[in-house]
Amino acid sequence: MEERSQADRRADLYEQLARIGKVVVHPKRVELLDLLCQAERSVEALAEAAGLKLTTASAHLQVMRQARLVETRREGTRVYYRAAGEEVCRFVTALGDLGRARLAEVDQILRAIGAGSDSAERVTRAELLERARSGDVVVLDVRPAEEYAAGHIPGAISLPLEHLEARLGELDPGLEVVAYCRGPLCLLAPEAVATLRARGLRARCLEDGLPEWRQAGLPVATDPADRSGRDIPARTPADGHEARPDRRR
Amino acid sequence: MEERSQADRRADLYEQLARIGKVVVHPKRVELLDLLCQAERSVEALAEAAGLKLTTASAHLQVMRQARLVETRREGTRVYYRAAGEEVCRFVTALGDLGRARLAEVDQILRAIGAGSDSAERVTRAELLERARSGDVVVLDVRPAEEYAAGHIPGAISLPLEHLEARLGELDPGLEVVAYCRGPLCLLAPEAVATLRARGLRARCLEDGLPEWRQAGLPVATDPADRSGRDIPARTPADGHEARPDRRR
DNA sequence: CCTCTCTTCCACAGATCTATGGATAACAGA
DNA sequence: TCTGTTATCCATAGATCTGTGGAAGAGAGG
Repeated sequence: MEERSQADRRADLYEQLARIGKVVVHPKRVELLDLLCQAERSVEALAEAAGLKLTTASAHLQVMRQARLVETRREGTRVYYRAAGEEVCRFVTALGDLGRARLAEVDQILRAIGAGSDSAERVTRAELLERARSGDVVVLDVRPAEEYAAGHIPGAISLPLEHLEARLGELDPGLEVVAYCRGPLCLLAPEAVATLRARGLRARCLEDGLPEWRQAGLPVATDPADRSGRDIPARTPADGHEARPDRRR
Repeated sequence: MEERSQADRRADLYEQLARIGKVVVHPKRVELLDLLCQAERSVEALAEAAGLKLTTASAHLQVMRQARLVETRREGTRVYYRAAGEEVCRFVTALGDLGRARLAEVDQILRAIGAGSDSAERVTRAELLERARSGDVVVLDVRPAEEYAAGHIPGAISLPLEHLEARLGELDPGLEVVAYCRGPLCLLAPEAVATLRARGLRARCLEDGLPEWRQAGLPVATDPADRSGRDIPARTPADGHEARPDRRR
């Protein structure tokens, strides 16, 4: 009995973990989760963004909710979903990292669009902090405006990729541009950089995206009014990766 | 065409990540992966450890291999499986962390067996390093011997839980015991500590287990002969969590 | 109370996954 | 070559998951 009950509990544990696995077994759910790590969204917006019918998206979201990976907030007739905590984003990040590390296919896809592991081209977080402080760089957030509003690098300018061409004139051609987006699997920043370079501007991508920036313990601004300032704090809590807070609790 | 191909690639990306998700959607596969993060094993051993029939275990392992999360090595008529790289263990760790953080059920199960989040009881890695260096503590690896052989904390003594009672006499009653096992979801160390305390010994669990120790960038010994030494290096590469090497590459 | 919008629930058909026993393949040793 | 061991492959039946359209909730605003 003792022994058996022990084995049962162990089985239960893995059963619970598989509840989480169930969420990421479907590509669209991974996509939804990735989106929710950027900003909360209504069901309709999520369905639209992931290319799903409303009822299908809702069903997927229910699965994610049962696994407690997302939470909801009601506003009038609309329901907003959000990632249920930092651990969720961390998990999604780990999944993406694992994919890039182990699945050659992932790297191929990324390479095919110029976002490949030519990471020599990428700016590190530490370097960005350094240069942003001295003011000789423009930090560009090329994600959709809602995501910028939900959290962005302090001092970054919001310029969604879709408006980039139209608003090129707003950029100081004398400064190098550092663009960032959702993360290493996101295509927005690489594409923006390609566009900028084609126009003769100096531009590079930031390594990773906002979630990793946040997970590194670096400051994140949420004031949607702040769109042009240069307010990276004079001294940051720490200097880059090492700043990551203790993983547990 | 441009636009469409872009969306296709994005879908492909998530499709690839879902390949990984497919592995952790089945409780037994999570269990197998967890085991493989401790040490390589033959199919037979894995089936035995997870309580599966051979053919079923083999089928699960094929799924894991297709997702590139495990690799094999042949030795005569036997095939040994192992986790395909550190990122895999990191992912499993992230999954476990997420489970503990978001699923109340996980914490309940852990609490029911005394392994709950009474982490006040646990010894941190930094503290262990400190005290091991000054020699006033016995580090006990209570996992099966194969796992100890595949990698353990330098200076730790291998004393699998199943032999604990029989070999209690080998422990110096004057020193406090710090026991560790596979990780925060593993029951071995908490049980060992309970047993030791029942015998009047001072004993505590290490926070987390060997995978986390390794992921923190701390030294891991693999020499199976080293079973009683006290050879934690005088100075470690760094001091605990911060030592974690850069997450990517 | 009625209507409109956004979301969830429900039922069902098609697809996918899982466990299992039996057959097959790879290898070691006589 | 023959035998025994270990692992993989295969076919199948039962279970689970997905996408879908239609119906039902839940608020907001007349």
